[in-house]
Amino acid sequence: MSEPQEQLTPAAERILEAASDLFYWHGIRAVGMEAIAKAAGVTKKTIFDRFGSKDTLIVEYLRRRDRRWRRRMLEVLDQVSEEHPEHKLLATFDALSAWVRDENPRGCAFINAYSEIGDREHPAMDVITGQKQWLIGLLRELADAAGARDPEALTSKLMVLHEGITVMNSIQLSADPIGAGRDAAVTVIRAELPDASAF
Amino acid sequence: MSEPQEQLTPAAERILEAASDLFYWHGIRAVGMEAIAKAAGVTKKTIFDRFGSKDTLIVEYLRRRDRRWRRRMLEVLDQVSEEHPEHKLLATFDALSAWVRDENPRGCAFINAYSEIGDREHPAMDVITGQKQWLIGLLRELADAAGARDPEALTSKLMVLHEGITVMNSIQLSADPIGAGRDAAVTVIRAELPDASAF
DNA sequence: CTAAAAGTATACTGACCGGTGAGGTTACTT
DNA sequence: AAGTAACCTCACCGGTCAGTATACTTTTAG
Repeated sequence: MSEPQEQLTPAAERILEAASDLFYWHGIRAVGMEAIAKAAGVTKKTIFDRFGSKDTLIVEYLRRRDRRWRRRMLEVLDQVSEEHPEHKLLATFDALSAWVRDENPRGCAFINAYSEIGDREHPAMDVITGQKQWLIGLLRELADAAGARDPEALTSKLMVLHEGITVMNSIQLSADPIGAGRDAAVTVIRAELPDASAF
Repeated sequence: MSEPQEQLTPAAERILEAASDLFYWHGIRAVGMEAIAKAAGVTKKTIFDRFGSKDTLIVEYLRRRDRRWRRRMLEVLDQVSEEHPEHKLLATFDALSAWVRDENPRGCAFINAYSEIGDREHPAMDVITGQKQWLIGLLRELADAAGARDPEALTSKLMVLHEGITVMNSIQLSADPIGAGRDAAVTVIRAELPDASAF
């Protein structure tokens, strides 16, 4: 039913890798196909033979990034005991810290793409909202499991913190947005749990 | 010394107004000069006669928006007594709520521009960082005045919330990011003040 | 009243954009 | 031996972009 792991040809792999790098660092519209071809050591023809259009290449870029982000997040959460969902809730911020530090210094690729793509009918829109919805769903489940007083409100608050951390980290104007955001998350989670003993 | 209120010609006024609208809603790179001319009921020549280049027009767009944002923020803060800096701290979120609701539904214009402009030498960069620095400075002063235990940390936390609210509001995937963010701010501010009686 | 400033209309330049067409080479299957 | 997928070269297309040129008209302020 679903595409399992679309094996890419060597050239296609290089193309997607180069495009991802350029798109993320310079913006989607700022990067031309010629530049991608050059960076990938490939001709423009090959790009269009493999991906068909710039729009599909954009979609693949976001899809792959989303996959990597989810994997990283789940890896971190797996190291936290199932018996402490409130610790998992906080651990999402540890995953975010690592992600933002290593691979996300220029802000959220999905939010950036969202603001760059004017057209709400663009095929990338589903990937973008999908990425956010996934995290919302994840936080919501953990908030429920942790027995939060108002799981939906807690989810919204933590989402605000997640996105705020990503943005503030990217502009590098605040001392330690990652640490500050995580500290705020601790305070917020603790305030939302009836059992004050957490952490 | 400084340009006080650069009186614009009627056409220039319409140009800047039209450009601001288009830039904000469709993105800077997505909007061409021809489209701006059409929307302003003006010829392209007039645009270049008045503004010289697209880059300067972008800078003016951001400058004007920054001015309006600061004015709105200060108006709200002025209605809060000087004797309660912690209430002013919270009031920045009321100002943000109104701003985000009426004039900022597509995310922060400055962050959007930041992600769209690849070139870190672009003249708009100063306006962008200036806008953020201003809010950081404002929050920092209020945090000091409120006697926060760690004013710098509190500033960072509140900045994270400000930016997170703006982003989450723009993607419209979370129930009430404005309310949730404000609630989180209350919790965070209270936790940072030695005097627990606040609010 | 008059001259400068501000505006109109239209046509243009040169660079770049996403995307295509025609054809050739290599390497692995069948 | 034939077929095929995955590349390559390179010239080319229509379209759009920021910005300019020329020439004429309107607004405005001393």
